[in-house]
Amino acid sequence: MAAPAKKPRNPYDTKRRILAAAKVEFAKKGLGGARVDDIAARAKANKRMMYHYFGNKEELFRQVVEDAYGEFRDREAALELDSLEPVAAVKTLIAFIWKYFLANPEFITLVNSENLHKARHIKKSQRMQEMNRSFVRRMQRLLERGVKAQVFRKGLDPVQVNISIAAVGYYYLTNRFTGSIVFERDLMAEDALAARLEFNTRTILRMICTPQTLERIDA
Amino acid sequence: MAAPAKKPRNPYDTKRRILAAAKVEFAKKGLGGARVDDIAARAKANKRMMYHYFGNKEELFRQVVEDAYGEFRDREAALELDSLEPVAAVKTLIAFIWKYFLANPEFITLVNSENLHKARHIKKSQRMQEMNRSFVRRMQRLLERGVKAQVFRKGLDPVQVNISIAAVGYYYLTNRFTGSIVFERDLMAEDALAARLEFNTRTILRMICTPQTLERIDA
Amino acid sequence: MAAPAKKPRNPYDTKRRILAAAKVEFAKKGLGGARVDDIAARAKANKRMMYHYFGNKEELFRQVVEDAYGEFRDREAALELDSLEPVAAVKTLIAFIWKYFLANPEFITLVNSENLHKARHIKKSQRMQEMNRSFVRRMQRLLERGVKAQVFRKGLDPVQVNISIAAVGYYYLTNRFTGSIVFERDLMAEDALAARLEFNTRTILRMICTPQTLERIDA
Amino acid sequence: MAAPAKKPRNPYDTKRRILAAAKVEFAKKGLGGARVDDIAARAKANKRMMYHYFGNKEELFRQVVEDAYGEFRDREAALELDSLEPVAAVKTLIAFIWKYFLANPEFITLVNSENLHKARHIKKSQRMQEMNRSFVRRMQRLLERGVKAQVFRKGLDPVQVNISIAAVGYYYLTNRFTGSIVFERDLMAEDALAARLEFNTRTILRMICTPQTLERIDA
DNA sequence: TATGAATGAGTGTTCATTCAT
DNA sequence: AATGAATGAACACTCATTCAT
Repeated sequence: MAAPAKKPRNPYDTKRRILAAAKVEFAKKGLGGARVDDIAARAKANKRMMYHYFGNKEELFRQVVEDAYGEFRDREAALELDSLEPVAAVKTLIAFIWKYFLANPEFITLVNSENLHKARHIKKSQRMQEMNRSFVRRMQRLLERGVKAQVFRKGLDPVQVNISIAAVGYYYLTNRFTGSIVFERDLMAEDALAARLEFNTRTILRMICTPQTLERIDA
Repeated sequence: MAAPAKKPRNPYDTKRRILAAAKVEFAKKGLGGARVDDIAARAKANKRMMYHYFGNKEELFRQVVEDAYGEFRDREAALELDSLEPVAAVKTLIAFIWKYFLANPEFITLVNSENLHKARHIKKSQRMQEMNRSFVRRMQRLLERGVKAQVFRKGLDPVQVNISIAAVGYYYLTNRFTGSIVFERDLMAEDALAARLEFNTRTILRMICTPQTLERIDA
Repeated sequence: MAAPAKKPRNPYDTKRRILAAAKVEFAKKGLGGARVDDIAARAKANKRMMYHYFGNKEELFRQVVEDAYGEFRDREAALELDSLEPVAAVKTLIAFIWKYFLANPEFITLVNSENLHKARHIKKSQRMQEMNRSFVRRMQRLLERGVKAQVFRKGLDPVQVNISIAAVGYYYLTNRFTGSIVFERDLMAEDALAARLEFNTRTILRMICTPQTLERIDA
Repeated sequence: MAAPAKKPRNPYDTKRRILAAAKVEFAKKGLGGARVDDIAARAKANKRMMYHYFGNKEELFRQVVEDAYGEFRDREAALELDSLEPVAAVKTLIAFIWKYFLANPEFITLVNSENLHKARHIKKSQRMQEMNRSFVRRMQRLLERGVKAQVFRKGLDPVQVNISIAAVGYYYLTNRFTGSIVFERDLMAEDALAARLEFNTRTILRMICTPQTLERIDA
């Protein structure tokens, strides 16, 4: 009997595959609903490997959530908003977040799951802290630049603005299933999505721009 | 043999207790995470009674979700927004939703859970349909009244407005745990909550009111 | 299709069967080596029932150990040593313990297991305390009677005597497997067992009786 | 690529470390309870090395048990009882065994474990046979010398004497945990240990010495 | 000699659900 | 209406052992 083709050993890849599979499963079923067996199967890895690399299910979940935040923040940092003029920068950010949520629905579900568990997995993560600090500072700088350029209102709290930008997109998407029933409308249709981005952009700009700026840009 | 002293039988009350217990457990742990045993224990009822009244866990979940929506819509209807002038009505609605979410955090978690399951439990519910239709129509009437009174902009989609009003509160609250970590700030502190309601009210009013109205009401 | 014959429900019996099966398995394999599945199979019960009645494996083990001690103490109490004259009482006790160990080898293995675990299962058991106190008191009364009758030496510590009576039998039997190899002799052969009881009886009597008594009874 | 700094290779030491670690783990948890991983970790060796040197867990256990017996017998041989007068020799032996058990509690636990498994690991060991034969012969010579010197009784079975000497110490120590509970006394307190050795010495001497000898040595 | 990766068969435990009374 | 007993399928996790380098 011929020896069966063996998978080449590649520890780094195995770990990566498990993480990717876990992301999908946790996103689909939540922490409690996801099955370790299913994660292993999807990763084409032995279940035992999960324990080898991550210790247990919750640690794997923590890693997945942390990585999800990490990627989101990295992509956002790559926008280099500092090099755009303030209004354009805000528009870019709104569109980026919206599109990121759309393209990565797991991110939303993972965040929901982590909140169901009162954020206990990431609570003590230093990596989270570092990532988020630079992210908050970016928004702060942006608002300050806008005020200096007399396009943004004074006294805006960058945290509130940040939350609102995410909120108007996040809520729409995370609740797309109940929303489609409540409003008897396919919220995920292409034109519906475009209309929502348009609406959200206006909502945020009207909140943060001075009346003069709004007039000029016709928002 | 003498019969042992039994608890008084009260079928309606047992059912109600099971529903209340299920709401708490589903909200805390999600559909998959909640335990039938825990629900029965919390309801001080026998597990078998759950099956008697609801058939199975998922049906119980459906009932809980439907009831949660029902109560929300009922309370909202009770606001009688039609009898308020448009700007006041919107402010009232924003505050009501915010306070309802705050006072009934289970509602948010239940909706999240139902969306994790792609709304399959309420998909075919007629009761849901009826509740929501009148709710959407209310917003429509409100916007029309505002336009006619020249305080609201023309052409606003009531669905988008509705979603945004919920979004800016819902997102803040559902993500309060990760949010408190990301922003290194206690998002649930009393002044933080007041500031958020203030911010949300401004955000929505600036979106829907005409510039003149905004000037007048100093928003 | 005819309905299969169902086992009659008998909760008390189920519990008893599980306990009996657990005793056998724990005795054969120890706490760590025994398998919950095997216990359930031997009890012809569902594995779930073990958890229903005992909570977990360790609690089941505790119960088994406690019951084993309980039965041993009960049987010993039934000897009614108080109604025998001292020397006869001691002989009876030595023979009883020896025969009990021989007939109930699980008892020895269970005690060994519990000691491997530093007696943590029975440490807080009140039942254990009660059982053992009356047992120690019995030996005390016996020695006192012997001293008064001038057949036993003065100043003997009942605890030491007790331990030694058990020791000379217990060690021989618990180490019968290695012993048979070490001494290249079948320690469990019928005449070997008789010889050992004889030897043990002499050992204890020579320890506790006065020289005069020993002369009289030719020990 | 430069080879990373490696630990110095020392095959003999690795093997020794594994054996020492295994002794500790097997003694603490028994054969079934001990973990190959834990043994490797304690030995600061790779798990694979265990398989390299010992083949499998049971073989390692066998080696550990054999070594434990070997060391015990070696130390006992080193007492050179032949050069002491009989009564002193017996006293020396009793004290030695007691102190050895006290100083090497793993020995007791290992022997218990091996007996739980019906001595199957050492059954066919030639080394065991050789060790034990000379040990039994030593006791035989001792008793014979005592009889010739008219200090020991005639007709004593050296095997029974041997077993009893071990028994009165072994039982006390192996059951020290349950014993401390049963007798509500700290059996391991320093004075308790001294009292037990004293009691055991008397027990054995009274068994094997002639009445005249006993009178002379006041036992 | 030495090591980390990989695995299949278990291991105690839990679950939603049904049965018998 | 109400309850405790009973179950099979799954669950997260562990184990001794082997593979590839």
